[in-house]
Amino acid sequence: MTTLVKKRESNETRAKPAHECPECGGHLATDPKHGEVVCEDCGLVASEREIDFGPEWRAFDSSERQGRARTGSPLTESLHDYGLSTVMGRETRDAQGRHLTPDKRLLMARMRRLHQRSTYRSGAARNLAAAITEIRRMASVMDMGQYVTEQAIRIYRRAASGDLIRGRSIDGIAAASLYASARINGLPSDPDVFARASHVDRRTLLRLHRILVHELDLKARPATPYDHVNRFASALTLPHEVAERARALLERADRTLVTSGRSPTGLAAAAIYIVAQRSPTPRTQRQVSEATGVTEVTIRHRARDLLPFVEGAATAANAP
DNA sequence: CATTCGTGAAGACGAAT
DNA sequence: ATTCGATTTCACGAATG
Repeated sequence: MTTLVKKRESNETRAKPAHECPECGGHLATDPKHGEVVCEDCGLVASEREIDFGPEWRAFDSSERQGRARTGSPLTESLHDYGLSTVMGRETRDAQGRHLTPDKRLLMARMRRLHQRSTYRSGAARNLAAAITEIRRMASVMDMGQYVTEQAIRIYRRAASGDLIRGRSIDGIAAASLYASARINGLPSDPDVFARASHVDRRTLLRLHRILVHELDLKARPATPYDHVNRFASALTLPHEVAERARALLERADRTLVTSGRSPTGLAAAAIYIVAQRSPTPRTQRQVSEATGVTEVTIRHRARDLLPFVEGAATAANAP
């Protein structure tokens, strides 16, 4: 064990990947925890196969350490073979550090090519690899967490084994999987944002998502207004108290039927608007509309529905 | 003057046929 | 594939302060 650690420490001069982002020329930073090299400026993931030498588990004595020590990347959903495949390097020296003769180098190149092909054994695996790449790309663009990404990949795997891909685009199902994962995990997910980050339009994205939900029995929790309140409140630079009161208002209204069938964003925006009006930090409908993407008209409609549930409002004040 | 409120036409969506 | 019902959005003008 110690030899490995020592080796790594003494390897300060090991060939680091280029320090400039191929996309924007920005600075590349390594994230050893996730085994990625990302550009600090544009977020491009330059390399995903850095090896994390850290132990998989905590070890309390040397025998445990021995039992659990390993090399290679951690197991992950994010690679089509769970990260278990091997890759042949392109070094031009042999294990003893001697230069290879030209014909040996040609031989190695041939072997490497065959080896690579063998890793993508079947067409299905190749497709899966492509889908995972696409999912990771979108997740990276949209700044989504690793957990959500991996669940998206699990969903994609299920879709693939359920034969739901045939005749549909891989990118489309990939986008729908990520969207589904975001929805399941209660992340505010605007279909338009996903459509922009993917290669499919909003319409197909939603259609494919419906198929996934239906066929895979995903517990597709519809986004609740609560999911948006915090986001909206901070977009409008309102204090926490406003968000809390807005949530309380929604909760009171939710016991009745006025919230059913209405768009969650509309309800959240209206609740924020109402509470803000009655707070020291009011916001106009226009401001709320711009910050939330909900139309003023809709804010008005929902606000009218929610009004009876405002704290200290006469319950039956509806007599024109 | 800015903000809020109301309305009718039009589009999008889901469900059902 | 089409139709239907409910909802949201757009564009406008009126009312309100």
